[in-house]
Amino acid sequence: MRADILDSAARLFATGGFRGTSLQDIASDVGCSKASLLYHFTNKDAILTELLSPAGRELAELEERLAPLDGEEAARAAVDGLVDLSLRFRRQVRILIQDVDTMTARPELPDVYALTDRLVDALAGRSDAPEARVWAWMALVGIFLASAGDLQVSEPTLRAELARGALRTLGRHTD
Amino acid sequence: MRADILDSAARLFATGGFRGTSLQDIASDVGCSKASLLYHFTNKDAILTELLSPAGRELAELEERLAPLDGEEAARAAVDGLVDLSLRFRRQVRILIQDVDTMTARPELPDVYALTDRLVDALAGRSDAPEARVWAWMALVGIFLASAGDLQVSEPTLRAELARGALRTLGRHTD
DNA sequence: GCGCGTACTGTCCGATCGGTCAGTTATTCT
DNA sequence: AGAATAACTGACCGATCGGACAGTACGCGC
Repeated sequence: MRADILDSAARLFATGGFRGTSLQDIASDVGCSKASLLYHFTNKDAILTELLSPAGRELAELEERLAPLDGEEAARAAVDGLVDLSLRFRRQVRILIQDVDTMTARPELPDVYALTDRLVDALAGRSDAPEARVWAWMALVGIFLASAGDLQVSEPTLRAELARGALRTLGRHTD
Repeated sequence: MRADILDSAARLFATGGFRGTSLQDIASDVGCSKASLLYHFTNKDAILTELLSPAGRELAELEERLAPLDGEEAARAAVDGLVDLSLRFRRQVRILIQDVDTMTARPELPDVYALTDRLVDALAGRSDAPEARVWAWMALVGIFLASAGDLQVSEPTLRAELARGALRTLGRHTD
């Protein structure tokens, strides 16, 4: 049942946004009562948190793997790892992108939306250039868009595009 | 008074999103009652519509100017014109980007959010490649990010970046 | 049969939302 | 001065939200 709830919630959050999806919407999709959701999860935020935790764990692992690296090696590994991670968690990225204002202003859900910040920070690398942050956001949005059903961007194309943008923006390589 | 309302609303919508900003928020910022807002505007949507209408008019003018052009000339003119327009209406772009789910699912506000579609379409040009649409969205997001106070991306840098991305993605020119 | 924990639900709650409306204040015209 | 009009507001409304809670159905060990 928990799995059913998470599945429905993931699909609805990805298409309608977190704030745009009510508990009643999820309950109707699952086919149970709203109260049943709150029996399995302490509140609405907990559903989102659990939905994003696998991506968070993998990101933490990647951060550990990148820690000892430095220079261009670190930049390339970061880009490869994060683009790969983002592509494997397209739906989660899509959810994070949905409520941009919630992410940036973050009056709530600090734990959850810190994930977005960490993604952006990791993508931007250790670069001080604000362009790197801009690129990182744009990369996430690219993935978000590629996960939309009506935009059939091939994964190799998107991956190459993102990697090129990252390396150019980070100033470590140009082609 | 109408001008005060529009000014406050623009600032709040840009930072907190349209759905994330209540009429009470605007009224408090202006220093009047919520009912006073609805005396000057028929409803909340009308405030947003009026806020975005100048950008909509300019976009329509640009579309007319581009209509007779063709080929690479048209692509270059479109990119120049739209990047320029988007940079001059940073706050409006930021408002449009805020509620991504509202824009894409658009269960409401069809007139307003059609503006985003037109921006994207115009930026993507006549290209059939889905990559063009992805780039167009990313360009808008780049502008959105550059309008954030904490990201001081210089306008020439951003403009060059956007133009380069556009021409490359549209497949009409590479550097 | 009985006790008991798990799964689940109908119902209610306070808060907040966009919006309405009767009524008040201020200003302008005659 | 007084009527008319514009500007504005407090109080209220229905809808919807996330969430609380008492109660119910059910299966399993004893």
